[in-house]
Amino acid sequence: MVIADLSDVLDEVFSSIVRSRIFKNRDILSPDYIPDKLPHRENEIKRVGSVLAQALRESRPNNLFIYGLTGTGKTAVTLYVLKRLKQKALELGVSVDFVYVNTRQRDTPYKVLSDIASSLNVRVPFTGLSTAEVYTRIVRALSRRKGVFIVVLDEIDWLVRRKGDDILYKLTRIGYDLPPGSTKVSIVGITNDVRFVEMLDARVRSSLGEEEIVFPPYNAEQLRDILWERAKQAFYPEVISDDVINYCAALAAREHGDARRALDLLRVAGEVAERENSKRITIEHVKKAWQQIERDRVIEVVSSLPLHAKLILVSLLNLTLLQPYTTTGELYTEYTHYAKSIGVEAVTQRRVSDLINELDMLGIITARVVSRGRYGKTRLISLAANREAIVNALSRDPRLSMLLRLNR
DNA sequence: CATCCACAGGAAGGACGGGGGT
DNA sequence: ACCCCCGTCCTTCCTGTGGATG
Repeated sequence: MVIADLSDVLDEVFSSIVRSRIFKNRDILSPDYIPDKLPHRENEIKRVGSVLAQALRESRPNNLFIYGLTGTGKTAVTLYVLKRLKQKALELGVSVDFVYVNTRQRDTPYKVLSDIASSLNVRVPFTGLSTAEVYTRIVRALSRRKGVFIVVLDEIDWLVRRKGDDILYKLTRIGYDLPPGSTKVSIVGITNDVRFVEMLDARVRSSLGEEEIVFPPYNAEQLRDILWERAKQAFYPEVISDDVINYCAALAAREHGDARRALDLLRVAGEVAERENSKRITIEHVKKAWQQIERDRVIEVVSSLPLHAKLILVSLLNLTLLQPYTTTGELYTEYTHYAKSIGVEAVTQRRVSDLINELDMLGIITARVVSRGRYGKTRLISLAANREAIVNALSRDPRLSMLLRLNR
């Protein structure tokens, strides 16, 4: 009886996916899909291409530095050019290879180096070695090769902010450690922080910035083209409309022309429509998608926070019931309270200060430094994300469920 | 106009657990 | 078996600071 019911339910789910009236090919909208066409990035493709094309003559392309806000196609253009470059090199019988490392996910020198190593088929353990050892292994592998090796470091500002520019210095000078005639190494650095260069040592700055390309953000009209381009391939013809595309484009344009966000939005809207058994995507679906994306993001981020950051959130949740924002000192007192109440030692205010900054960068809270004159300098802290989503994520932590229940 | 509050945030380093090479 | 390295989370000590107040 029960079993029969369940299989009926599943059958329904399966068949509704199989005969999806929405998606022709969902992968087209996935975040790591590299399209064949990149509308409104022709200039950038040309410029990146002309820098890297040197590789085809077996000479070292200049190091390249790419700026542009998130979702302006920096990564897509770079990977697109490199893919084509590798193909062309193959035709010409030239050895050109590249690694792509996103230093936001791989955010330590060791991880970056180990990614580079494994792309050269050098096996390294995920911990245990010194970075110097991994580096020499990379050098050894490169000196056995020929041709050009291009290292792409995406969101490089993250790495530098957290760990400094030492590895960049090493990597930009790797040529000196290689015997003449072996592989030539170029670095492509990608960042969305315009002030990033200021963080760099002068030597690194000049060597990394041999070439610089700035990617301007897309405007709503360009976003519309991009969305249409992909939507045509991803959805069945009747599913989408101008209205929906325009709405997605407008929402994303509001977020400084972030094409990735726009495409995500469209994909999730499609999923929402599918789940609702709708024949077409409506603006309502897009609105729901927008909320869902934000909600999922918050839950994911908050769930993986360390205990003390979660305690800070619990404290903030409580304090902002009565007032829109609080201050560092107030929050710290409240936090100490909660920590004690679940029997853990409170961390220092200095540490809490860092945790507040981290939460701010994650977009969960807003912390703005203000001076209140005689009453000192502090940060005004308020919630930046959806309250329920935060509570939901926090309540998954068994250590905190007590506190949350008491609160509400 | 100097003062002084309530912190911000840099620098250095340490404990600890995960994992090496030899 | 021994000593090494790394990343994470945290502490201690510190210098710096915008602007209301006296």
